[in-house]
Amino acid sequence: MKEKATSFDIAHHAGVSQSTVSRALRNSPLVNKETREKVQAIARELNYKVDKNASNLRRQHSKTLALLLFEDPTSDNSLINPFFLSMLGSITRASANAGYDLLISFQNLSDDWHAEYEDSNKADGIILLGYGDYTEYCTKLTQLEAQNTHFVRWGALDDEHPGVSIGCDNFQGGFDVTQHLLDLGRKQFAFIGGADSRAPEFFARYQGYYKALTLADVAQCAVQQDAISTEDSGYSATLSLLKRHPDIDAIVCASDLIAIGVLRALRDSNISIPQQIAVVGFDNVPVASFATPSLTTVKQDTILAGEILVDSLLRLIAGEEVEHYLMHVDLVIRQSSGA
Amino acid sequence: MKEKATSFDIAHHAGVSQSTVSRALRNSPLVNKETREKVQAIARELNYKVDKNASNLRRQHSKTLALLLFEDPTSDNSLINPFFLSMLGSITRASANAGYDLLISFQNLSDDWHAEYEDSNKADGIILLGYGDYTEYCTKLTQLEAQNTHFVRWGALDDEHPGVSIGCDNFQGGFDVTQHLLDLGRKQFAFIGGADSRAPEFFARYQGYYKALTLADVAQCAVQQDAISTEDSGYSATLSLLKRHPDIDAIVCASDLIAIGVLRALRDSNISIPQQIAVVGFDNVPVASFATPSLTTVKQDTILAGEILVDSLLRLIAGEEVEHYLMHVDLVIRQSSGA
DNA sequence: CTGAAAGCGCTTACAG
DNA sequence: CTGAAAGCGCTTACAG
Repeated sequence: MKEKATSFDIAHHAGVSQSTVSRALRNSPLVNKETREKVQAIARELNYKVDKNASNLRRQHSKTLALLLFEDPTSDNSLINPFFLSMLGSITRASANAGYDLLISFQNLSDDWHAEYEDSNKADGIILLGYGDYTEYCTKLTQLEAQNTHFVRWGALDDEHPGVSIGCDNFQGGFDVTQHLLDLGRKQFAFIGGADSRAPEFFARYQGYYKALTLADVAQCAVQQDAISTEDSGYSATLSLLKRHPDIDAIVCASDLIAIGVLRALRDSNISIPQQIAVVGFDNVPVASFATPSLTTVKQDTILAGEILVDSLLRLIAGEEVEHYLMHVDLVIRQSSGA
Repeated sequence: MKEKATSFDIAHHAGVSQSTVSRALRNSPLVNKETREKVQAIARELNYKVDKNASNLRRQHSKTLALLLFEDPTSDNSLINPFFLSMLGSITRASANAGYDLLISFQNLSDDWHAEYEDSNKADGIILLGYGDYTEYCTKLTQLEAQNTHFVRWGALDDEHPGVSIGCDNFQGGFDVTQHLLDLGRKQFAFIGGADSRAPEFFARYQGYYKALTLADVAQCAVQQDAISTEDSGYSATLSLLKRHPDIDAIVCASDLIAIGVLRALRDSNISIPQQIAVVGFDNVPVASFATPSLTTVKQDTILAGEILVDSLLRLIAGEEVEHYLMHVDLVIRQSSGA
């Protein structure tokens, strides 16, 4: 294995001091143009790259961001929530554009992640993505904040919780999609998905749903059925729901993954969609448009979300005050709502 | 901001030397059990984490792997090939299990990536994922090898090309899926996707396809239509194909993404699938089962693939000889082939 | 504009 | 089993 060149090697070849090499490579205005060019030429020739570890150690930062992904406890080993996956792309790109590397890691809520990254100087800040029991989550967030770790999270906005959050307008999305169904004449509503503070995003969607029903004066016969964000959970939730309430004509799902399971359960029960029961989801994941029937849902702008996440984190690292950010959502109308 | 504790702080608190702290934290058998436990307790209490930059600098490695993802030049900013995405999960997990961090980055084939990672000690090795013009790719691979960089790539196996490759049996997959169609009585075949050395994986699939047709003695009327791996490209390729060959009854696609476009084009042309034309894909991406009709395709085990990629890279880093690896594929029969 | 020197926080021979 | 010391490869005051 060829020895890696160091700045001393370059200095030697260029006939200057190592300090000058370092300056020249960083384009310091302090160094003479000719010297700088000579040094850079030699560096290129010797295939020299600044050693990140040394540079980071000296400068006390890592120019790296860590993306921590939490998974639903039930998802199998292979599956990542497609919604988060779509954010991954823009986060990666935004980090790169800002000159930061991106470390990615899947975590369990129970892991010791809250201390790992920034404390060991592996990353200058952390992006938190994922659902999970909010109560448990919250404790860790508090610790993170106590350690002065820089972090942003994707999730429900909540003034009480620690740190800064970027999230979409779950309430409005739940409201809009329910109103859409109401406008189409639906009356007997069911919401499938957790609707309590352990899952604040789902809860906000539920509250939007409930608000729309209340304004339309049909809230009294609305029902709710728990489910976590997987296809299987949506499937079995539907079966239970149908048993308890065979008369419903509209199902609002807390996520597309749930909705996909609902669609399958209804089909297996020989219930026509949307004629007998209309179904809507939330997230606009890629399969939503391929489902049969195609799924009416609420779209969150994942590209923008990734960019804002990175931008906010960078500003936090720079020491600025950063506010929560509420992202606008859009209704995507397809066949499953019967529009 | 609270000052971060260093090993000297721990040493001070524990009343031992800093060397001993370092040893104790790394569980060195050299240090007395009591001393070790005392040191570890204090470290925990002070929330001390070994500084990665210092440790890596000293040990001359980074304990991180870099995952470089190349994209099709035409894909828009948001979309990552879902096939690679599904490998991401297992690569991340496998790295973590081996105690390595994972850096991820999207690259253009034209970027200067071949020198960036290992040379700057950011990563101990590189995993290359993605399609792209093989000719251009190959040059970079040669440079990588010349620099003694540790890398593995996902792709076609080819003894001539530099480095070690892990790939699925594209030839067999192309053969199997074509044979499946042949068994169902199809006679007039078309292959949609690039079939030349710039895209060796597609080419191998094509060759498997062609071999099956040759054995069945129907190769003389088989056609091929270029397309890159996107839905849109599959769509327009189908339209051109139909114009040239209205008589075909089976389309073998080089990828699922292409197949999804083909399905849409046939539907828009009022051609029934699979009655008039049977369609098959390759990859078994998540939407394949949601397409209408659901797509018969070839499944590559992405979980295994990710594990083997990481394992091979780690062995390369450890200085072992590593062989290419050909992964087995499975036919997934759904509706689009008319079975 | 340039150089000599200190120091970032570790790990690990070396000596005891 | 433990400590004093060197050194990984940089960046950056400090002095000129």
